Amino acid sequence: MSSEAGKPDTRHRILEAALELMRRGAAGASLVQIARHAGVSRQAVYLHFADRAALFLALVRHVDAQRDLAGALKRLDEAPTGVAALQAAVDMQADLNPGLYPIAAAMDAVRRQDEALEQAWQDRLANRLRGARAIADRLAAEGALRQGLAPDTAADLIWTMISLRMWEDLVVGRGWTAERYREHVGEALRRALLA
Amino acid sequence: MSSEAGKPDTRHRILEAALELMRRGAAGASLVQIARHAGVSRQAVYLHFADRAALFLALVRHVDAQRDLAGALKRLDEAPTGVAALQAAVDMQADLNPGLYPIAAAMDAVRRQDEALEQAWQDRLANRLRGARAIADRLAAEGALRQGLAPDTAADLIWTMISLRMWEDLVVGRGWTAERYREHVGEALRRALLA
DNA sequence: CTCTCTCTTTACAGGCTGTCAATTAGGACT
DNA sequence: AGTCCTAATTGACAGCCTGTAAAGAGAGAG
Repeated sequence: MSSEAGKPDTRHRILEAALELMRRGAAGASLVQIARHAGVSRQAVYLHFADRAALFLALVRHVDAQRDLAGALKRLDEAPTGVAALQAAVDMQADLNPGLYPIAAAMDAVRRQDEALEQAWQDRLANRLRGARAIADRLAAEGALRQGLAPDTAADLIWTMISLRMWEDLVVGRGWTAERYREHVGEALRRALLA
Repeated sequence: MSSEAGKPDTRHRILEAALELMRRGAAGASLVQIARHAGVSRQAVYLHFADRAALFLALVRHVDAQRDLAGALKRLDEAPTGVAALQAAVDMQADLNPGLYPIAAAMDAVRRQDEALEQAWQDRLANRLRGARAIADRLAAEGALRQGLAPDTAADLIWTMISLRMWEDLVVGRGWTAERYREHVGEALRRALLA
C-alpha cells in the first residue's frame, strides 16, 4: 500500500496516456501505442488491466472522477423549479460534454465488440434516462407540461435532446458555441414540452 | 458485361450476405465470415472489392438503391408548404430508418478507421443538412418561423432532430412505435420552430 | 480446340490481442 | 550486510485478422 498519493502510479500513467490518445482522436489506438505513450512496456498494461475492455472501462471511471459529476447533479437537484432544472440539465451537457466527448466517441466505436463495454454504455444511458424522468416528473407535478404530453413521453424527449449525440451534432458537427447550444436547445425543449 | 440481370452475380451475393449479417447485429463481421455466409471463398471478396472499406461503401450504395430514396425525396419536394415538408421529412425517417439502421450502425462503428468511410459518412450528413436547410428556407420564405430564430439555426435543429441517431434513441432505445415517433417528433419540431 | 475470365486453394507478411515464462531492479524488513 | 517481495522488463507463442500473391480448375465464347 505505502503512501496514499503522489507516487508515480503506473496505472494512473497508463490511463492518462490512453486519455490523451483518445483526445487526439486515436479511438482505435492499439495497446502497444498506449503503452509506448505511457513510457511502459505492453505487458505492464496487462499487469493493471485484465484486457482491453477493462482498460476502457477504467478510463470511463477515471474521466468521471476527474469531472465534477456529483456537483453537477446536485446543482440539478437544487434547481428551484422543473423548468429551471430542465435548463440546468442543458447547461450541464454544455459544460461537461467537451471533456467527456473524446472518451465517449472511443467507447461508442468499440462497445459493440465487448459485452461488458456495451453494458457500461447502457448503464450510462439508463442513468441519464433517470435524470430526464426526474425532470419530467417535476414538470408534471408543477402542472407545467403542455396538454396531451404524457410524462413518459416528455422524459424520453428530454433524454434524447440532451444526449451527447445531439450535443455532438450541434457543437462538433455544426460548430455551435456552448452559449448557442445552451440557448437554442433550452428554448426548443421549453417550447416542445411546456404549456 | 453479358446479360443485364438474373445472373447469379457473385458480387451481389456477397453484398446480400454482408447485409444479412449486419441486420443480425454482426457489425464487426470478418471477411471470412461474410464470404462463408455468401458461399464463396475469402479471396473472391477481394476479386470484387478492393478492401474491407470498399465493401462497406458498396454496401451503403446497395441499400440506398434498394430503398426508394429518390421517391421519398420527391415526396418531400412536392409537399405543398414548408410545414408539410417538415412533417414529410419526419415521416421519411420513420419509413426508411428501420431498413437503413443496421448498415448505418455498422458504418458508424468502423468509419473512424478508414478515411474513405469517414468521407462517405460526412457526405451523407451533408446531404441531410441540405435537405434540412431547404425546409428551413421554405419555412422562412412563408414567414412561418418563429420570431428570433434564424433560418440557419432552424436548419441545424431540423437536421439534428431528424437524425438517424435521434430516431435510434427513441425507436430502438425507448421502444417507440413509428406512429409515436412521427407524432411527437413532428409536434416537437413544429413547436420549437414555428410562430 | 484454345483462349479467357472467374473462382478456388494455398501460402505468406505483418499487425493485433492475450498468455506464459524467465529475469532484473528497488524497497522494505531483519 | 543479506533476504524477500513486488513491479516491471524482455522474449516468445498461439490465434485471429487483413491484404497480396501465385498456381490451378472449370466453363463458356469464338
